[in-house]
Formats: sequence, C-alpha cells, structure tokens
Amino acid sequence: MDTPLPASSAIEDYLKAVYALETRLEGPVPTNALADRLGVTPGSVSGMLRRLDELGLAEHERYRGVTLTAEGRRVAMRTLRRHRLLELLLVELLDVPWDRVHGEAELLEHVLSDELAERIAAKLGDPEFDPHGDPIPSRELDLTERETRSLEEIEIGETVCFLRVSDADPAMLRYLSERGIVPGVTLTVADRQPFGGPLTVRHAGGDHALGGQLAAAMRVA
Amino acid sequence: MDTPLPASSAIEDYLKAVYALETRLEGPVPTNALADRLGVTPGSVSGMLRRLDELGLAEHERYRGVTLTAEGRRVAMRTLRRHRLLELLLVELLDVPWDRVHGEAELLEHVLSDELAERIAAKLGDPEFDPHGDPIPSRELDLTERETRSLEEIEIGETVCFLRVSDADPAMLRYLSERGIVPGVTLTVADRQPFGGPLTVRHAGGDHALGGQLAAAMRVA
DNA sequence: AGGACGGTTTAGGTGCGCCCAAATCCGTGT
DNA sequence: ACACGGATTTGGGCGCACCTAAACCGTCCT
Repeated sequence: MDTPLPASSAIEDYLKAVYALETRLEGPVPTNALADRLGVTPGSVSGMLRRLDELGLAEHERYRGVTLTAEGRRVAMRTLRRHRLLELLLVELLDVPWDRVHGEAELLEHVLSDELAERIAAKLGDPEFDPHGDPIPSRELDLTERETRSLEEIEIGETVCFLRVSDADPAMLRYLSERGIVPGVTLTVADRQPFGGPLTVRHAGGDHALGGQLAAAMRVA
Repeated sequence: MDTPLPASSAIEDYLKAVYALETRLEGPVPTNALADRLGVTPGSVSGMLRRLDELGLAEHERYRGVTLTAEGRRVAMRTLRRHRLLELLLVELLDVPWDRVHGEAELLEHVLSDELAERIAAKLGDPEFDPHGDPIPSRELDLTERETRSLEEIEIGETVCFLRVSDADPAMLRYLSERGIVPGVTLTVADRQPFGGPLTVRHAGGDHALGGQLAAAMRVA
C-alpha cells in the first residue's frame, strides 16, 4: 500500500485543514475550528469527518475531535507539496504577483498528476521553500519545520532574518512586497510599541512601520 | 453581458464536445454522438442538454439534436483557449512529453483564472498554435481554422508541410515524435499503398512508414 | 399503412458535498 | 448534584452529475 491515495478536492481540503490546525493546536482538532477555517457549517464538517474516519484517513472520536492517521497525513503532505510547488512555479516562471498565488494554487493543487508535480519540482531545482518561506514537503513527503520566532517578540536593536509569513492574506503580502520585505531579507528592529502597536524595522536603508497583526504574522530567526 | 461565464467542469466539457462535433458534423449534434465522445450514457446527456438549454448555452430540440448559442460558443472557446495554452505551457516550460499534455490540460483547464490564462499567454508570446498544431483562440475568443488536407490524400512525390494532428491518441503522438515528425516539418510522400495501407514519407533523410489510420489523422498543406 | 429498430427521453436511484434546524452531549459553575 | 450554554451531532433537504431500465419518437422498409 503505497499509492492508493486519490481523494476528492473536498477531502484534500479537509485533510490540509486538519493538519494545519493539528500543528497549531496540539491534540485533536475540534469540529468548529474546522468549520471556521473551511467556511462551512459544523454540520457539514461532522458528516465529512465520519467519511474520513471510514476511509481510514482520520480518527474521529465523537464530541472530542479529529486526528489524522498516517495515511491521512500523507495525503495532506502530498497536497501541501503540490500547493507550495505551484506557488513557487507561478511566481518564478509565470510572474504572478506574490499575493495572488495562494488562491490560484488552492484550485490547481487538486488536479495535478504526480508526474507533473515532480516535473515542476525538477524544473524549479527541487526547492525547499515556497515564495512565502513555507517549507515544501520532500518527494518522500517528509516535512521539517524551521525554528522561528514571531517578529513581535524581537527586542529593539536586534537584527534578524525574515523567514516566513502566512500566504493567506493578500493585503499583507502586497504591503510587504511593495516595501521589498520578502523572505530572506535582513531586518533590524528600530522601534517597538507595546499592546499591538506598530513596530519599526530598518531594511536596506529605509524604515517601515508594521502594525501589530502584521508583525505577529511574520516569522524570523 | 460580457463576463457572466463561470461554468462547472462538466458544462465546459459538454460545450467543448458540442463545439467539436458541430464543426465535424455540420448541423445539430445528436445525443448519442455526445454520449460516445464524453463516455457517459445517452440518458445523462439528455439531462445535461436540458440544463444547457435553460442556461442559454445551447439550443436543444427534442429528438433532433443540439446547437450552441453564441454564449455557449464563447464558453467553449474560452475553454479551448485555456486547454491549448496549457498544452503549450507544459511542453515549452515544463518539458512534459508531447503525448501526455492532453490529459493533463483536460483537468487544469477548468480551474484556471482568466488572469493566469492571460499571463501564460503573455509568457509564451501570445502563441497561435498549440504543440499539435491546433489553433489557439485569440484573447477575444476568435478562432480561425487553417485549410488543410489529410496526409492520406497526398500523391506520391508531393512535398508538404505537416501542420496538425489530433491530440487525443498518445500512442500516435509518441510514434511520431520518436521519429522527429512534429508540426512544422516538411514531408515528402515517397510511396503509398491503397486501402488504408502504409504510406511512406521521407523526412530529414529518413523514410518512415505510416499506417492508414495515422496518415488519415495527420493534416498537411 | 404497419411495424420494426435505432435513437432519444423519462423515471427513479446513487453518491457527494453542502445547508438548516432540532436534538444531544459535556464541561462548568453554582 | 444539576442545570445551563456552547459545542457537536443527527435528521431532513437540495443541487449536481452520473447510472439503469423502461417508455417513447420517427423513420425507413416492406
């Protein structure tokens, strides 16, 4: 059993969501969290979780939450790999702006053959990170997360490397890219206001004020 | 009304099929021809035709056949444009072999945003033909077919330009590409057997025997 | 004109993925 | 210990796209 993993788009989306919440939440993922993330009603989630359980992709304990099985995690990883490879492809080869690739990849990831995915990976030189700095699972579907800190918690005067930011909010991404702040650049924290206030970073000679939410979403090292 | 054309994958597939059969058959397309081409039962086609009629994408006269409306043709053209742009993209930028791009594009074409499609077109230099020599509808969704003859009907001694071949049969495409016979090359008919027998063409110094079905599928000028 | 036959449509059913509303569970606070 | 309230599940429906089987239409042939 190494290749019986074709799944519907909906199933792939659920597995991706469970995976994402599992890593953020530690422990079984509650139904409502999934419903929120996927933009469907809790009732719909309940029904799908039953199916995922029957398919052996997740273990769902009633009223407790859901956990991925090894097989479910593989499907999630495969989808994540496709997603991130596509994002990089769109940015590198097709000049799609940074902030638009996520939605596009979200659709394409479900209709990509294994063969094409690997061809894309080869063309891109077997990349390890997507344009937002998110790690791309290996061909063997292993994923290693990097240690990062939130930009929020960096002290004044510290100089750090901007590693990663969520791909979910196009407005944030546009704001950052307009200022040349993309994963890989070096930032120095020049000033910092408490209580979600703005944080000032110096980069390539210019100063930029970053709102609390933005700073919280940015991961650095 | 210039942009209200989001349609399901199934609808797009039906419209593409109706368009293809309309040009080959002249006149309303019979239900069974569609069922054959789409690999579904006539009953399913009947149901879908009713929907296409209601949506204003096709006109279906009971027991007579179906014809595309202007709007239906536009959707078909849009899908065809995406399909052929994708085929070219896969061959040119991702080194996917000629004979595999069709199936891949068949899936991707339904989940491509307008924006991405146009970005691909731009990257490829607004191409006019796909890798099989099929014309790509313009951005305005106009399509101009070239005059072609079947290779079958070429006399011995004539020299012609290979223009186009159906993308539907991977085995045929592999056979041709292995011999360097791709759209654009010049062929000289060296010999010709009647009754679907082989046809010998000379190309770049070598002779190749092409079976009757193959010769019939190849379009030249 | 009368049938027979092929092409077509209708009728009834399935699975997926979603919705809403009602019932149920469970932790918490009193 | 119990009831309250939020989280969760169940039940009943809907639309899409497909299926099979049976009824239907129309044409061509006798």
